[in-house]
Amino acid sequence: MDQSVRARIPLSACQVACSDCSVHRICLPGGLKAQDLGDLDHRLVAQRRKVARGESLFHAGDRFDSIYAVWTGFFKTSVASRDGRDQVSGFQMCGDLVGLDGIGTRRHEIDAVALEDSQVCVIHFDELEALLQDVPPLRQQFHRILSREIVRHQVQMLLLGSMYAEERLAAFLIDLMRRLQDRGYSPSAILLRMSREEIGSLLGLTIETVSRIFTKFQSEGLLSVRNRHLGICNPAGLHRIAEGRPN
Amino acid sequence: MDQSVRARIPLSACQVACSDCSVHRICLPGGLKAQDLGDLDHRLVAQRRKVARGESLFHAGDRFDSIYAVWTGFFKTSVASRDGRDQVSGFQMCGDLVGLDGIGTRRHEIDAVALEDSQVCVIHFDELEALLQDVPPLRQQFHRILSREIVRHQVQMLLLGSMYAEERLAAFLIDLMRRLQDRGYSPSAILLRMSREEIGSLLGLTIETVSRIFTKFQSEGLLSVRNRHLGICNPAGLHRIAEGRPN
DNA sequence: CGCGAACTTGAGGCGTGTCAACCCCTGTGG
DNA sequence: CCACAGGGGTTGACACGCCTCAAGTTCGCG
Repeated sequence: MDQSVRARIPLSACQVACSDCSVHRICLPGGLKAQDLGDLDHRLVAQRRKVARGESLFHAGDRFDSIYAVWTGFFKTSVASRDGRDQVSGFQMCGDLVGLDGIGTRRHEIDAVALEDSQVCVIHFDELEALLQDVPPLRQQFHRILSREIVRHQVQMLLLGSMYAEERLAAFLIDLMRRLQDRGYSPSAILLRMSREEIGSLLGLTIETVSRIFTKFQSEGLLSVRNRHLGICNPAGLHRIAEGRPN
Repeated sequence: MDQSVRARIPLSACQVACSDCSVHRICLPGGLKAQDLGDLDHRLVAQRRKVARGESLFHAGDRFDSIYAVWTGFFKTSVASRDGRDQVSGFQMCGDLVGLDGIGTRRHEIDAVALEDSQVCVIHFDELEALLQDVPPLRQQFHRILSREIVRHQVQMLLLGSMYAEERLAAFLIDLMRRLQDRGYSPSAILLRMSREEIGSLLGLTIETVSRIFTKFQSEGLLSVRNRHLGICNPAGLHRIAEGRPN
């Protein structure tokens, strides 16, 4: 079933200007000079699209025609194997790109689901290709993003292949803190958008293990846990754990 | 220490023609029409470089100025964490690109080491950028390759995060068979270029576990193991194991 | 031929998964 | 206002898959 024909709701009557966006520095236009940035307005982003909590932005197997930049909200992406197992491969927040998996085969290879009511900027890939031709700095930034995505995944493989559960969770929290800080949010007062199960899936752990480690970290004074509210009390301690030096 | 200044040995007095290369269909020029392909000759690949078994093509931290296409031989790439752990993130054979990790930061983020005496095509990234501007089909193929690399890593994360040791090894062998077949080699008579330790590192397993599973697979008639020579006797059985249905 | 590295095999321990019970919070409806 | 259901989260007991350690064997390269 091809889901890409579902309704797209233009949020604004007209089109979207990246130069007005508060996260453009982190997003696809990152690193562009003001003039190049202006050239993209009303060209890069065709429209915005709302995705309600729990709904899919796209499914594996859908025809690929756009990539998406998260504008507001929070997403997860997950890979599925033929036999039904699936695993969260990442969480995306504002400024992150989603859908790069579809470029190779012109079909999406993974699922993307909103973890809260969200809005994305729809970037038609054909239009992006034309802009990549016309705006070399945009092309370079696009390549940087693809490359960093590759590196990020390899670091995640290191985590999954050779770290203990406590190290994985500490590394996850550190990554989350850094990304929140990059976007101007507090890195120490965190509201988790995802369930324990989704964290566990990303880290290759069960829900019970994630829960136990949260409790342990709290008892050690590293953080305070109250439902999905986290307070980071000892970032240096988390860094030490993530690097395998718990003392 | 910046290693990128080590000697580069041009194999041919002149430059390299992709259109003469036997793996161009799998490599960066894949999907190009004959005419576009001809345009790349002597432009895409500046020179070839020999890398002896055990030597590095580049190290993490090296300045990035080129990507490499494997022409002959076999490589591994590996990620290292600050505390000394490292993990193999992939094996590359002829037609595969190495070095895409460096685009984002202009420094290589991982290590690449030859597992046998090898030769690579050196593609200066500045020159590639110019060609991507001039040859749209090349740009599209480059994006396809980057995207497929992203998907490949996410599938590997699924493997590391949610599969049993036997399933991982079966999936590894199936992937290897497919890639050998794509290149015109026999998928059933395999000479492993990597050690048990390197296989284990890729799969998040110890050398002992890999060895035990090879023995077990052999006793079950799935394959024959003799040192680094593998004979695949029952590909369908391997597929079943990789999909979690051992019976 | 000989040495060191790579590999195999076995015994035992540990980290994390599995299973089960229970708690808490939220929303729903009488 | 309370009863209830249901999902998400926590905690405990136990099982098991894989790692660790150790010994022995084989292979590959100088």
